[in-house]
Amino acid sequence: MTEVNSISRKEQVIRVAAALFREKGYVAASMRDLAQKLGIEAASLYSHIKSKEEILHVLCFDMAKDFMASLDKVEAQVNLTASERLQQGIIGHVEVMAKDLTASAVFMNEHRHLSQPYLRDFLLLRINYINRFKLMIEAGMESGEFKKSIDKKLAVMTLFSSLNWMPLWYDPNSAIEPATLGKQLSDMLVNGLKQNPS
Amino acid sequence: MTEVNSISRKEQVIRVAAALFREKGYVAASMRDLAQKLGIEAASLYSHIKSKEEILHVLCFDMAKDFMASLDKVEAQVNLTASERLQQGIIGHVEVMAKDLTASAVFMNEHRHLSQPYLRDFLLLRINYINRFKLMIEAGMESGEFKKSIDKKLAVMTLFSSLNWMPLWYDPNSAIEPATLGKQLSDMLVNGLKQNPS
DNA sequence: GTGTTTTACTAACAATTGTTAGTTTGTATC
DNA sequence: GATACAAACTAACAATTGTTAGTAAAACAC
Repeated sequence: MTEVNSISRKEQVIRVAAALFREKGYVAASMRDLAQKLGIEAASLYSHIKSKEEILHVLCFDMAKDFMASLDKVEAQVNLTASERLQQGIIGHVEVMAKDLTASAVFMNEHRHLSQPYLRDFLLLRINYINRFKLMIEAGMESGEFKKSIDKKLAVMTLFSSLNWMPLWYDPNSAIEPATLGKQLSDMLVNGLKQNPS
Repeated sequence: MTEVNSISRKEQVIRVAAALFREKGYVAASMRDLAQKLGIEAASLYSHIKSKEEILHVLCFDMAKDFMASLDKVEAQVNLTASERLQQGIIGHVEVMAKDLTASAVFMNEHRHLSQPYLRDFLLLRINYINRFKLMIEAGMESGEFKKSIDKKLAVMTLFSSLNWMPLWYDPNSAIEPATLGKQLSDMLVNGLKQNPS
């Protein structure tokens, strides 16, 4: 019964590490801390992982893969308005995050402690992801659906900031579904706080 | 000529430390790194500061004080609509950040490495600050200026997230004034991306 | 039952961490 | 010239860091 209906020990290590990295930060979290949480000795960790950084690497790049896959799906859809496309993108992003809030927090805050060349690879992926959202916004501006008066960089960074802080305040036990939250978020960014003239 | 038209050595140390903390993170930045950037030995730092944490403390609480003072000014104004009040709050926040982007980044990302009881004090200040923005939004909802359909917590956290990521992408050398950026930001959050029906 | 893999252990390593003690040097003040 | 202070130094400390080597016990496959 190895790796069938139970997760491997390595995955266990990585999950516990994610929680620890989120709580203390990658650098402040020591391998002895991690071992203690698992009830083993620090040296025993190396039966499962190659290094501390491997854990961070797995966490960051697994999340990145999920984000990319989510955006692929949205882009594959046809006949969507810019608002709809943006909304789908946002919902997808929120859903990926909600699936693992702990890993999301690590992905967001600790990726910078990756060493080269992994850090470079990671940042390239991230720029690509942001750019694809930027294209959605630009498309909406071209079609006249969105205002052209708003700075594109500002718009996309505001969007991205809102999305990425979610792990810090979203309560996974709350009644609200990720998809609903995503809808509300996109509504707020697209339509704004102000009451529309009826 | 001590502390008249030149900043004290202690302030120099703190400024260089801020840049280092921002770049590497508080924990990963060593006192030997810091000393090297200043061209002195690590032990010499302690002629100016009591501890590594004192630097973090000064950085975080000086920023906090500025944010609070900015919000005090906004609240002292009378006869403002909710949109105007919110806009003033946002502009103030952006201006405080823009005045020292480095310290802002440390304030935002590294405050969690404060030890108790300072961490508790810091978080209380922060909750208070967020709550005051929340009150502005609620006032707008009560008066019918803002939609009531939007979740208050979502609204205020989205706002706060957008604001706090600014140090990561704002270019201090750009032509755009902090006050202008604040206006654009508040416009985007209040009125949204969508073209208003004309 | 034998062989193999997984999982853990003890012991230790070299390097790095923040910090202290005690001292010296330069500079301004009287 | 004596005094005081700021700012730096050398040397060293105890603790903690990630990691390796080598080994033992349990769980599995056949």
